Amino acid sequence: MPTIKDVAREAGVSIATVSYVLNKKAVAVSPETRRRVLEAARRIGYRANVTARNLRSSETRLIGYAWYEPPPYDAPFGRLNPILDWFAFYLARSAEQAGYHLLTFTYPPDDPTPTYDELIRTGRVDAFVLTGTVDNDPRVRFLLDQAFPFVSFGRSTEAWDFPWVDTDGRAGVRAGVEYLISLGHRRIAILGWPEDSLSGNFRLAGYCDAMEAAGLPVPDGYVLRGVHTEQAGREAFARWMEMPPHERPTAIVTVSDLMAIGIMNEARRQGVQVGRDLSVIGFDDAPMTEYLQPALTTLQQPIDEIAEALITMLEAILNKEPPAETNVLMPPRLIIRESCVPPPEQALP
Amino acid sequence: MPTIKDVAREAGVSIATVSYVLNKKAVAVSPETRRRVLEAARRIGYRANVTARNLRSSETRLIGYAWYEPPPYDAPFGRLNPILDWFAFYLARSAEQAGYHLLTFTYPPDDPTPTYDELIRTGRVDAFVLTGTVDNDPRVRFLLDQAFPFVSFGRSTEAWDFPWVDTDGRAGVRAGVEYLISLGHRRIAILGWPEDSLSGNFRLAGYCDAMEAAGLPVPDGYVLRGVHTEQAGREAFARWMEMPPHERPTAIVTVSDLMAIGIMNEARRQGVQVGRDLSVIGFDDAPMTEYLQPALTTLQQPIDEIAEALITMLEAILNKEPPAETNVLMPPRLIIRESCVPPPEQALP
DNA sequence: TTGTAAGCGTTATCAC
DNA sequence: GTGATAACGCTTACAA
Repeated sequence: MPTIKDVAREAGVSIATVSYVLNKKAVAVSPETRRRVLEAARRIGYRANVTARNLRSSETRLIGYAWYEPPPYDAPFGRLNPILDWFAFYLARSAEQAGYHLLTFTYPPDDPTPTYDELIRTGRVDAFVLTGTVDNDPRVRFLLDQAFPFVSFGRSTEAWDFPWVDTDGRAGVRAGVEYLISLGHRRIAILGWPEDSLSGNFRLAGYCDAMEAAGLPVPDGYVLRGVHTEQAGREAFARWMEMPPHERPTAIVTVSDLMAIGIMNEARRQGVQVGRDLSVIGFDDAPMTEYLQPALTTLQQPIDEIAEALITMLEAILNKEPPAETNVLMPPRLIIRESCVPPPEQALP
Repeated sequence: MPTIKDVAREAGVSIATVSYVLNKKAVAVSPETRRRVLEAARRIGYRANVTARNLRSSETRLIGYAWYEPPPYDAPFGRLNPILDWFAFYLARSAEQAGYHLLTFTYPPDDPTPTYDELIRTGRVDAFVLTGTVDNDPRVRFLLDQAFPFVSFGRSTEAWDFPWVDTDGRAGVRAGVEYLISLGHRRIAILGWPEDSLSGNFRLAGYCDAMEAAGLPVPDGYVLRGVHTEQAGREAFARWMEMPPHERPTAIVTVSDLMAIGIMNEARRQGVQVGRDLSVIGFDDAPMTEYLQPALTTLQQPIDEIAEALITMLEAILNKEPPAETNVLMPPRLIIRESCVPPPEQALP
């Protein structure tokens, strides 16, 4: 590859002049010299070497982005987070527009900090983007501790002050429940995640908001929790079917498409027809959910906008500008398909 | 961050000595000096700066990996390639073991080469991993042309000599068809991709292999082609239903889960019960397919092994060692679930 | 066995 | 307006 020396030689100037012209800094260069340099650079196809530039400016223009560790094919978020691949795509694209690239890496899920530490100490990246943060997240704690630049898709311990963007699960589920209410439902149940799930609790809160605002009762047994599996959906539905018919929910909200699928499967097994006898709302708009029978109504996370907001935030941080906002919530989009209908005249069979 | 100078000062030696002990090269260093250096390095938490090291050795230890460009939510492989996110994960993990990281980037789908060119000329990466290669792929052509190191997940123009690893779709589909034959089927149809699809043609060939080997007829209309959409599956099934009952296929093989889902959906709409009246095999083992009703029997691509093989190959290339094998085919795994059963006594209703 | 110094390709400071 | 040159942090040839 040609270097700046080659351009200088071609143009008959010094390397300093070449650098001046190419970096269009405030240094005055005569039009004729500028032309000669540009022409020479173009002719030999010169592009500044990124490594050298980075060494000089002590930056890397690389943002570290971690993958979840080995797909535990049946574990929460292992194989079944339908969001993160596209999120990474949008992140990469937004980063490029800001002049950065994504460096992807993996880490042992039980002990992430050494991997982050190594990347920091070897000067591999300028910043990190975190996903899948949990309450009391060790990565957040570590990076805060090291005062190393990062932004996070997702919240963590509320008392910690750090930059994040998150889906407003509370507003999303609230909108979903309101949609069901507008359809005429009054007996609406929800299947959430276990109590230690941050986003699960936000989504659950959205359910409570909507029910309360509409003055609707939330009987015992309407709020169920389960892990992020299809089976948890089946089990929850079975529980609801054990209630007397006139007390059973006519609509069910979930915190994930996977659990919604479990509900739909168990409903079919028990002869309950979703999209006629029962309404179901998912969360995520996973691929394929549109081809379910019935097609699943769900809440789509605005991952494109989230990625963009995160990069904007990170750019400000890296440029040491005061970021406009440091915590932003983005409402999901309600994707209306076929799984929600007005409640049947009578209770579930 | 501490530099090599800091370690040298702490240990009371020169920076060269520090470098010698830390890189455990053949240079002889006295045990005492070695101890002092190691101790100093440990104490101040020194890790060699990657950028400086890279500049010196004119490498980047970065492998470029491109994401598909903007998810055209309804386009072939846009939102619905269930493979690539996990492939990227495995690739990242294998690369790390070889001392590399993945640099992810995006490119405009209609014109990829400028992006690759830029990454090469700026010295951003040492090599590329390609995915989704097609016949006469412009990226393969360009990289071959530039003699820049790369490996590919997927084949391209047969006459081109370049390193690739691919799923053996032909062997996979053949195994799928043989499985159906072992179940007792004789009237087996296939829904493939359009004729310009390389992998589609390989998979189709596997169908022909199996049918021929078993001496089974392939009547007109048994081989259908369509684009990679759910709708193409529906349409194909509708076409087969137009055949006289005793000529209709009792089993259908597809080249993708998405198309298999289309078939299952249209079958249900027409009152044909997959997993009883009709058998269906997908391809990919996409997330969620295990929760379909019936759970889909499908061919899973061994993306973990493919990623590993690609990195091994690339390592050899980058080390200028002769790679063991430069073209390798990996058979998919047949994941047997509920969508395939022995043929019904009589033809489809 | 250890130290000095060149050099990787830039950018930026300082002369001229 | 332009050109030497130092410096970024490292590895390594060569000298001591």
